[in-house]
Amino acid sequence: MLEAKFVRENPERVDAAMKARNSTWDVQEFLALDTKRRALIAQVEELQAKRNAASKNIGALMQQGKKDEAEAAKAEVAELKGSISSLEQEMKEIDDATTHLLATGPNIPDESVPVGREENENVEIKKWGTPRTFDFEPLAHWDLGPALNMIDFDRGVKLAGSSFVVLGGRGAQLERALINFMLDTHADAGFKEWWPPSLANGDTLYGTGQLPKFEDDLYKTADEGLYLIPTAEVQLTNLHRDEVLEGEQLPLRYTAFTSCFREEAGAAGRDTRGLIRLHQFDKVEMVKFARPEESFDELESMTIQAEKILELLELPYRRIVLCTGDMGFGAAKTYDIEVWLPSYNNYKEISSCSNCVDFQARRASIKYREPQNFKGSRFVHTLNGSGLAVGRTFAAILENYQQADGTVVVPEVLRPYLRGLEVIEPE
RNA sequence: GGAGGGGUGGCAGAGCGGUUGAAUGCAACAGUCUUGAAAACUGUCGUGCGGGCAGCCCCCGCACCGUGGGUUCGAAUCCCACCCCCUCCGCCA
Repeated sequence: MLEAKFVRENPERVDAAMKARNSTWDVQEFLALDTKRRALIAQVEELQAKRNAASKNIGALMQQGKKDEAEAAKAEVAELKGSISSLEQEMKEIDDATTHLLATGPNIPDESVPVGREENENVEIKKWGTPRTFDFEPLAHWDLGPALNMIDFDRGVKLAGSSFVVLGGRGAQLERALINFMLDTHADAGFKEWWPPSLANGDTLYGTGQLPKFEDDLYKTADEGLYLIPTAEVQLTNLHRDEVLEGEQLPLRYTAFTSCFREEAGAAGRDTRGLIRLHQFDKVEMVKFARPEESFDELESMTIQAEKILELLELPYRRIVLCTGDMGFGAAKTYDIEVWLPSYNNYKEISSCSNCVDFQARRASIKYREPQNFKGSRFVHTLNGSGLAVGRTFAAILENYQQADGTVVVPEVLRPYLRGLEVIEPE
């Protein structure tokens, strides 16, 4: 979230940023609350100071044995109590409202982000590879998968419901191969691998910004009120919640494979076919903690790291930078990587790499110290990126590597992970 | 799930109703000493918010001793609930 002081001192800039993001977040509402809040704080604290002084005095009188004077002073302080507690209550309400307002405000876009209202104003940065031309009618993965007995949509529905799938045989193996290939590749690049819980508590979801605003997108357990994680970013970032890191450790580079769970409220009707949008999907995630001066360089290298997976798999992709109106809640800058998907006859998002600057660090209180450079501690910058969405990679491989006879060639780099398998045939 | 013990500053660990934001030790930082280092000595050494201020490494105030409530003129200290950790028992992949 944004710092109250920053909003107070830069209202025009914040207002412009909110408009560029299509956010209805109201700077004026904040300023009004903030003014009221600070006035109340001043009042309450003045009374508290009085009370504290009087109480100390009572203590002194008691020790001197002046009981009568002490009793008189007690009566005086008792009067203060009433006005303090009613003011305190009012202050708490205003304070909660202010905090909630701040917590529901999105991040401010970095200056390098193109201004735009929607998706089609995102800007293509680079393109890699050439989409294949087929000399036969290529199938979509939602037809290929079942034909090869790799994906079972019907049984996914039976076991859990719509937008759940079951992978079987080569399908299950390919999924596992992709996960291991991605993790190994990131580990080789210096990312530390983690294995986090699939459930997380409210503080954790708050830390990365899913709460309080996006609770509807999350699955929640009825008894404990725990949430199924929508991405490993949540866990990897919160590993260091309420911690102060040592500057020399930075940047920290983490990776993890997890299943991700999204209720996707409001997403019904989009990408309904195949593996593209599911309630549960696998993803290998990258998260970094960086010094502010280095974070945008780290965003570049993280994006390249994600692209490396596609290059090794020889899947054509392009990179776009999201415009202000299309960015996620916590991001200051986001690159999307889109893979070529023949069934869409277009590029489709397969990774999203963001620099959240200090937006999450402030919520989650993740700081670092570096005595040789500054006194005290500062918020780190947090970054996250998919490396990659496994299901969409799965789909891209089936579609891009299919052959006229309905079989699928296994990309070279995956063969060791599939015990040498070169071609996937119907089982 | 049951019984018992415990949660205090970066770490360890006192305090158990009053002037304690908190003893002491370690670590860290600055300085003295030293050719340099170590040792020794001296000093500094929590966070957040509000106010003063053009601004601050400055000053004042408020809050914070797991979390939330309560008792009291006054709570780290007493009471209640919850969370977490440890030990033992039970259960279990």
